[in-house]
Amino acid sequence: MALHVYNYLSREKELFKPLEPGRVHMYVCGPTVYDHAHIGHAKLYVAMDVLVRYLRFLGYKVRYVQNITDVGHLLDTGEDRILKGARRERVEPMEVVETYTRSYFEDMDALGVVRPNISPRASGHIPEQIELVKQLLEKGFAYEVDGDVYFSVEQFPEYGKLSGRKIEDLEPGARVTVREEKRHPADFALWKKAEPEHILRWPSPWGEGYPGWHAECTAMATKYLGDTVDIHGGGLENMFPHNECELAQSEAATGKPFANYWVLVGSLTVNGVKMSKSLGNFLTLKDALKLYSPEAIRTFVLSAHYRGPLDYSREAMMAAEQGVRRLHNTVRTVRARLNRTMPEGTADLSFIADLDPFREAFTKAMNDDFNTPQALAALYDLARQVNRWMDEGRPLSRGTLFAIDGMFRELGGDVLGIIPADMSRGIDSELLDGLIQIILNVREDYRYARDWEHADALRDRLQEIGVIIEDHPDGPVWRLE
RNA sequence: GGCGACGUAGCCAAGCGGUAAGGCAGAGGUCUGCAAAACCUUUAUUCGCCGGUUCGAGUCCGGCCGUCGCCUCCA
Repeated sequence: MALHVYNYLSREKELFKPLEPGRVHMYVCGPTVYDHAHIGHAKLYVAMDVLVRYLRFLGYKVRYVQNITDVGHLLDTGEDRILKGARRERVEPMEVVETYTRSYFEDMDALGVVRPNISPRASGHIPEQIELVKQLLEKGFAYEVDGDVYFSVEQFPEYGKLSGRKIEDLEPGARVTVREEKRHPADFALWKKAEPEHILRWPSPWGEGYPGWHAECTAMATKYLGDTVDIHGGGLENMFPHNECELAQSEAATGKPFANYWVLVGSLTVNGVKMSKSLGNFLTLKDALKLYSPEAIRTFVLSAHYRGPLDYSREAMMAAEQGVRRLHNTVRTVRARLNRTMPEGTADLSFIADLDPFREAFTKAMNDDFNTPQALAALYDLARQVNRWMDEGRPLSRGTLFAIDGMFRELGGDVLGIIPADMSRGIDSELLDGLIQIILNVREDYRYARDWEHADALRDRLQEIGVIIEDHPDGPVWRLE
């Protein structure tokens, strides 16, 4: 089965077909950089990361654009998030932005999230946003009122097609403070006039102001990816109003579909409630990374389907931690055997044939709308099979071990990002391995002489400094705690 | 009030018409000088509740209950 993707626009799984064969243009709504990222962000960006990785695994050339929102959005108090952050920390607004942009990339790097090809900043694309507003005014989709420019939802009959809302429904129940100057309560701002105290401001044909909440995504997506992007990703909770408005203003401006596939990710919850900055129930990624390994956080995120919700708990995280550890142990043992197996022997065809079903199960799961929980299950099944082979003492040729390691590297490493290419955690692995091998050789001599006292003393002392020794039938394997 | 999502073992979570994946935790066992790791066995007659369709339903339809999200900045 070829890749199928659930498209929120049609509410169906559709066969994935990019506009241009072999190439995928993808846009994902990025973070507003006014505070540190938390593990809720990890769910979205790890999910998107795996999506991109898998598309590349399939051979697509992907251009992945993810914006950095550094033009403040208004809080319900009328305050600008970034300005508020600046006041709180007594620094320049752009200093706030710079600090948290760096923090964001630092966290994503730590999580093994592959960086987008382009990370455009909203503040660096003001002319493009002004151009968008001008176009919408010219085409009659927008109107200006005293320095503010609004998008007129009534001029765009398809407004609501993504979120399933109807303009009529928005009227009566709307608790939005109805601004007098709006022609329709659901009209949204494309450009806002800057009040005197507003620091972030730019000149425009409508006076000094700043862009509306959704303009940046349209401006930057179309600039770098064209009028129609293949995949537009983001958080499910932003479907309305953000994605809906983005879609409306984009299609009104270009007259073309804005995105062919809308891929939206479910929220991370804590005790069933969404993790968010405004609720204060969040765990920053920096703190999370002190508690859990990056691979465990990724495994935790990937253990649930990306569209559904996922509930965070210490217990669930530990389950993920223990789970990947098992995977790592298997891979580590395979690699250790590979290192001491003589460079002879091609892959045993019977083993290779036994390997195929796992690869098929994995790709089948991923092709079905990126079903990572099932893909993960295929990896666990593979690990069990490999462990069984090693336990049975069947002679595994170098070629076979190489094929097994290769499959883990490709599926678990390249695609899911939960199996490091190098398990030594950045320590000079050659030197460390050499040193430990010397100690292990000494210990093996003691063991051969049945001098358990000395052999165990070496093992205990290594364990004290965090080096765990496992004795396997064909030799010892070491790992860092 | 409107729109939407979800409710599967102690916990996390797949499955969406054919007789309950996977991970963690628990229990028993095997291997081992011991340990670690691993492996084997075991843990839901049942998928929020009540009806209906069907030879057959977590899986489709209707109703009810519960939890959550969005409708205002949030990924």
